Amino acid sequence: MNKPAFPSPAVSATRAPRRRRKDARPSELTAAALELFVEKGFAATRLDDIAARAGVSKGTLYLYFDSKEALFKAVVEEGIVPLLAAAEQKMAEYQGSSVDLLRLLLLRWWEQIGETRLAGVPKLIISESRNFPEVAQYYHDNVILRGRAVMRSVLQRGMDSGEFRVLDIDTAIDVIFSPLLMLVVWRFSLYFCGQKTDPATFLQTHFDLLVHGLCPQKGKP
Amino acid sequence: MNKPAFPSPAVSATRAPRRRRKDARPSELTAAALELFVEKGFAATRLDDIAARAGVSKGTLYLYFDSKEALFKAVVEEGIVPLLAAAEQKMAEYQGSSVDLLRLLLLRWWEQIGETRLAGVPKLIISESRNFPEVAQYYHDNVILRGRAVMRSVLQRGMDSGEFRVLDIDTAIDVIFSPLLMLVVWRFSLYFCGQKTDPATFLQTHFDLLVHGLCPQKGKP
Amino acid sequence: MNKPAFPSPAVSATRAPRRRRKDARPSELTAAALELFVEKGFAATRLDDIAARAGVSKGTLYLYFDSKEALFKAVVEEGIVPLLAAAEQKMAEYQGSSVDLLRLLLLRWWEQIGETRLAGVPKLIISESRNFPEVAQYYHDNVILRGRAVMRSVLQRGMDSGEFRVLDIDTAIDVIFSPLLMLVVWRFSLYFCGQKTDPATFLQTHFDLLVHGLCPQKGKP
Amino acid sequence: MNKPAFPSPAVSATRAPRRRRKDARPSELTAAALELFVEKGFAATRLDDIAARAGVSKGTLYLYFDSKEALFKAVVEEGIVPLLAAAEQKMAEYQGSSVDLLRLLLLRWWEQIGETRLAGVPKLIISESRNFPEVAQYYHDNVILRGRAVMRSVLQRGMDSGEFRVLDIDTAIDVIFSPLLMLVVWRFSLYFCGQKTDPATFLQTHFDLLVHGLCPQKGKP
DNA sequence: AATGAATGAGCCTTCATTCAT
DNA sequence: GATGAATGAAGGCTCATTCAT
Repeated sequence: MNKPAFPSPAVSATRAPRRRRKDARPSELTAAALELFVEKGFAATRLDDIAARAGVSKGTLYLYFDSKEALFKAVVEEGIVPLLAAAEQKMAEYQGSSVDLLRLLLLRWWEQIGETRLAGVPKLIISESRNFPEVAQYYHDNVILRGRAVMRSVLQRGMDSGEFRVLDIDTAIDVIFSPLLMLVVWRFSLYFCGQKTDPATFLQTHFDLLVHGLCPQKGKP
Repeated sequence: MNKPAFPSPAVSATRAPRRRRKDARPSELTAAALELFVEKGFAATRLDDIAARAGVSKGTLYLYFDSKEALFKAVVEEGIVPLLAAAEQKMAEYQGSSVDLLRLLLLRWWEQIGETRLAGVPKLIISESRNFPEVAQYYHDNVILRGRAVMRSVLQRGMDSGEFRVLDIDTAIDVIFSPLLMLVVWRFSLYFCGQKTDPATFLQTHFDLLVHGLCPQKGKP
Repeated sequence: MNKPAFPSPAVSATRAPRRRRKDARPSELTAAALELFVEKGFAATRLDDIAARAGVSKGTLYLYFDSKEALFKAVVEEGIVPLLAAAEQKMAEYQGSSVDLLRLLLLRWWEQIGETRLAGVPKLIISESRNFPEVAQYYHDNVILRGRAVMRSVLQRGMDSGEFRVLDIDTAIDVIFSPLLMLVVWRFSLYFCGQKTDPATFLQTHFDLLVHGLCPQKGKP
Repeated sequence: MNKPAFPSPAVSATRAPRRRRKDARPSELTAAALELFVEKGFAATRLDDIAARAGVSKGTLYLYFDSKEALFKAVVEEGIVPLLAAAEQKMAEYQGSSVDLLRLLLLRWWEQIGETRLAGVPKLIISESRNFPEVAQYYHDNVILRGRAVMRSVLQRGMDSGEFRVLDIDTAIDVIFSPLLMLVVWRFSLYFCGQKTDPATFLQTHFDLLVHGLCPQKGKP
């Protein structure tokens, strides 16, 4: 795995000349905000810093968002939901084995969220949900519940077909997903203390344990 | 499991004015601080609130801690390390099977940390480590590394004896521990959105998957 | 002398909200700060009061000065040095008698500093130098040493020409200047207890004593 | 002049055993307070520091003084008045020349006040009088006016006898006294920037200028 | 649309003062 | 008398928000 550690489509802070696509502006702002919210937390992030990182002035933020809290909401609401739709689609069409489907699902999540800047959102929700119950509820209803539904389908499919042992599905979902979440949480917290787990190996070990744990007879089907 | 959801030996806010208890005070203050830091985050927690929850005035905090940051450090440095020593001891003396040892270890962690107020510390570290690199380093060196060492011994013991399949130990540690961490993180975040996983079932499912995943032939050795 | 007691070009407190005048602001702020620091002392002066006197809000101070201490430094560093350069110039070009030069020098100091708001600076230095060694050093090096040098030239000139008796020049400088300093110090302290010395008479008496004391034969050369 | 620079009957910070003369305590406290008020100013001096320097606890201060301001008043009201009475006495009895009497008077002031810890009081009055009009008034009425009266007598005596030229007495008093005041002010302010005037030489130069300035014919009568 | 000077509410921190021991 | 833990009002400083340009 010789790609750069964590690909971050970083916001270009090069202050472009005046003309700019109106529509692109807000997402540049939320992108900058996401990075800083994840890094410092909501309360400790100053709007000055967000503006600076996005290459605009502080006042400009208020042209697009009513308040700091509104910006926070926009950060969360943006970008993850579309990916879920794709996952739901993918899963519905899949023809192969459930084990492969599960593996594929988790890998996709890692590639499209865990590895990207979007991974900051779960970390943010974990850190700030108590301060923003409304946002937390939104995230829960629109991301978590739907994500769980996808997972549940896969697990149900595997159990129905006999590929998977029968377990309590709802807790199994969380157990299975936890390592992925911890991996992204890690990226934004103690990762910086020198404990740099290699994601590829981590995922491989997780799958290994998971497949042997789920499937009744042998590990590799 | 008919005990109260999450036992929290809440700080008695009975205001007994001007009592002299210089010894008890610091831990009462850190307990109140921990609760609020976990709930709101460091920056969003006001010292007034901490003082109020501990039943003292704001100025009193400064009799025991030099600053808000010093209080934060004290919160983290207090209370987890002793439990680690106990775990190390327990593990060294254990005579039974490695599977049982592993299960015991994780259960103990849940009972003594995950279920108690101390579980806030990992959540706090996750949320704030970037803002307090020094504290994060302390936690990493004194808690995480030692915790990993205990886990590593158990896994190594099981692999040496043939009870466990051979895996990359260092990533396995994290994979195995992740669900427990997520369970406590959950307690302090989206738990409040109505998604109330039952810890007992969760742990049982985790162990089930884990045992089948780790042990070569059959699930229950 | 029928001009108003002590002319103070007081800061116009007319609140013209949100005017943009980034250039004029700093000196308006230091002027207000000087007045209050001199009146109450550094520690007893509140930034609210300074802001109010300058007709701005408290936060505005921080757009121009990093801290209360930085404001203090700016107050001291501003305004006296330029006058010294003028004095040095004047003295170098002077053609008349040394007695007249000395009288001129002291009168100029009184008119350009002692009588104006700038006179607060020496009083401030006297009161606060122990708390701000760095500022005191700056003032010593850039104001006092240069001022002494000017005085020394004049005295040396007079002694060389035989107009003045020979005295220990370095102590003479201080002895001669002391009454002027006390006069300004007085203005900002016990002046308010009803002891209102008339500056003109005071200066005249000082010159009288000084001329008779310095010149060998008769008083008026 | 080989005595130590500035003799200060420093407060012994040796914490003596419990028993102590009741009466001595308050003057130890005011002595410690004077030192710190002079050094840092009233507002910037903490009662903790005063108590520490006096070797007592903070609460003890309130056994003797009602408030910080009361302590300040006590500091000023203590110790100078008795010396004035002595000066008045001395002057009334004096038989020699007025020049010698004047010189004696100023020297005594220097030895008994200027050189000692009491010299801090004038500096304190200069710095703080605006904040404590009541104390300033007290000082003005009980110290300054009486001091001026003594000076006035001496000058009047000399003018009456023809020893001194005729000048405006009230301004002459201030002019003549200014260098002494500046000398003590200096001791507590910029003295610490390395500009260490030698008091003996300073006084000698002052007397030299003064005698020549005051006396009609020749310098030394 | 974009800027950035200005605002003022709010929080951390200090310290004079009190009072139970 | 003496102590020092506790208090709470006050002040320095920050920063989200506004608005004239």
